[in-house]
Amino acid sequence: MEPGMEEETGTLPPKSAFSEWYNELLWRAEIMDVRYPVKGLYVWYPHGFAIRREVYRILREIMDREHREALFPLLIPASEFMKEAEHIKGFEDEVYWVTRGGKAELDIPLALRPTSETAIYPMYALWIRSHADLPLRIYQVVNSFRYETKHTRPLIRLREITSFKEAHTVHATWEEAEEQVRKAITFYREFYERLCVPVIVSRRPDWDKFPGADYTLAVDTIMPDGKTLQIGTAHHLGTHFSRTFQILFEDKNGEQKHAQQTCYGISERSIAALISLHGDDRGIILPPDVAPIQVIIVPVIVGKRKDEILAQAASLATELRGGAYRVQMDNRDLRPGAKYYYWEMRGVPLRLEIGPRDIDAGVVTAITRDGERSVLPRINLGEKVRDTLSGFEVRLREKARHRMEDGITKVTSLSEIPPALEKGIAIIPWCGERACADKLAQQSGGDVLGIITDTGKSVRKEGSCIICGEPAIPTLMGRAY
RNA sequence: GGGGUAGUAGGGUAGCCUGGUCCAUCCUAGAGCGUUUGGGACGCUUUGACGGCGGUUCGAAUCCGCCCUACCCCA
Repeated sequence: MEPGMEEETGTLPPKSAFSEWYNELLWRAEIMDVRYPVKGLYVWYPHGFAIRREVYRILREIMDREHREALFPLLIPASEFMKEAEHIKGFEDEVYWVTRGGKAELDIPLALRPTSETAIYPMYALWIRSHADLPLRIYQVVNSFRYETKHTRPLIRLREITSFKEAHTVHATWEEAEEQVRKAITFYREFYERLCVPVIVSRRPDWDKFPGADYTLAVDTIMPDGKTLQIGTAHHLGTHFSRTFQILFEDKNGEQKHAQQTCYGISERSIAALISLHGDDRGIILPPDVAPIQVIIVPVIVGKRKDEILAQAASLATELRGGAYRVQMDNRDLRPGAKYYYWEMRGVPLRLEIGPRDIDAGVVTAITRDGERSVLPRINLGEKVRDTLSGFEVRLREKARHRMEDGITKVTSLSEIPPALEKGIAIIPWCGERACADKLAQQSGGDVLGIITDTGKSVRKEGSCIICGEPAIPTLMGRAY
C-alpha cells in the first residue's frame, strides 16, 4: 500500500475487495482464528462457535422431524474403506491415514473419515433385517478430514471439516430413495431460507457426481465476488453401497433384496455463505434466528445519573429475556460509539440505547444492524422488539434474494458467458454431452454446475446447445469455489 | 505438482546485505490509576518479540542447513 494511502485504522477493507474483507472479518468479528500452525485447520472463537451453535440448532430442528441423530467413529479400517471401487477412486488422494499406535505399526491402517459411508454402512448391514426396518433415516454432525491440495480457506476449503452434518437413509425401492433426495432438497431450502441465504439447485453432471452415486443434486449460492459456493449436496446411492456392504432386507414376499440408499450433507460452508452474503463494510450481519445475541442494550451513562440509567438498562434486559430474546447489556466503561462499532462488527441485529433523554421521554432508541433507527415506547417493548426484528429479517432476506437474482443471467451465445460469469451464474442451453461441456468450460472460463432441477428429473427441453445445436436443457454455469 | 517472496510483541513496521550500546517504533493491542461517556475519549505509569529445530561464533533477529506456516504466479 502506498504511503498515505492507508485505510483509516479500525475499519475493514471494503466488501468490494471480497477476499481481503473475508479474511480480516473472520478475526475482527471473532469467528475463526487462522493462526493455528497446521495448514487447513482453523480455530473457532467463542463468538464464531456460538453462531455455529445457533445455525446447527436450526439444522437439527429440521432434521429431527424425520431423522434420528447418531454418532459413528472417526477411524475407518482400510479393509472397509477400500471396498467400494468408485468411492475409493474419488477419495483416495485426500485421505489421512493412521498407521501407528505409539511405536507399533498397525496391522490394518485406519483412515480418518473423509465422509462416513464406509463407517456407517457395515453397521447398517447388521441393523437392517426386514422391510419393517425401513425406511431408516439417521444423521450425524462430525468432523471429517480431507487432505486438500488446492488453496485452503477458512470455512470454505478445509483439511478438517469441523461441522459436517451428514444424513444416511435406507429405503426399499429406488423410487422411495429418489423421493428422499427430493425431500433432502426441501429440507435444505428451508434451512437456507431461515439463514436468509438464497440458493439455486441443480443436478450435477455425471462426471461430477458423488463417487458411488446414481446422481447428485447440489445447492449453490453466489458469493459477493460472483463465484459460486456449493453449500449442500444430496445423493441417490442406488445399490452401489448396499451391494458392497451386503445391506439386505427381506421384503413382504420373503425375498432378500439389496437396499436403496441416499446420503446428503451440509457443512460450515453454510456459515461462510451466511456471513459473506449479509456482511457489510462494518462487519457481519446476522439474521435474528442465528444471532447468539439478538439484542444489545447500550446504556448511555452520564455521571450524575449513572445508577438510575444502569438500573433502567438492567430492567430492560430482564424484561426482554422474559420474552425469550437473547439479550445482553454492555456496561463496560467505554464510550457509546466504541460499543456501537464493537457490536456492529459482531453482527448483533438490534441495538437498544437507553440514556437520560430516553428515560425522561419514556422511550428506548432502537437501531437495527442495517441502520434503521426508531424510537420505541417503553411500555409493551417486547412486542415492538419482535416487530422490529422481524422487519429487519425480511429486509435482509429480500436484499440477499435480489442480489442473487441480479447475479443470474440467461444467455444464448458463447460470447455472453464470460460477462455473465463475472456477475455470477449463467443459464445456458446445453445438450448434456460431456464434449460440449468441456468446450464450454474451456472457452468461457467457468464450470458447468448442472441442469436446473429440484427433483433430479422431469427436465424440460428448451433452445439448442450453444456448442453443437442439438436440443438443450437449461443449465447453470459458474466459477466455482 | 512446479516456481517465487516472506515470517520481528495482540496487530502493523524498521533493523538483516556489513554479527556486538538493540532497552527500536506506531496502533482502536494488553495491564494499572484517574478524569470521562448520545458514533471509535484523554492523561500518566507500565508489560511484551525476533516462526521452529539444529549449526557456525567469544557473541546470532542478522550468517548456514532443514522443517513449518502464509501469500503470489504457473500447471
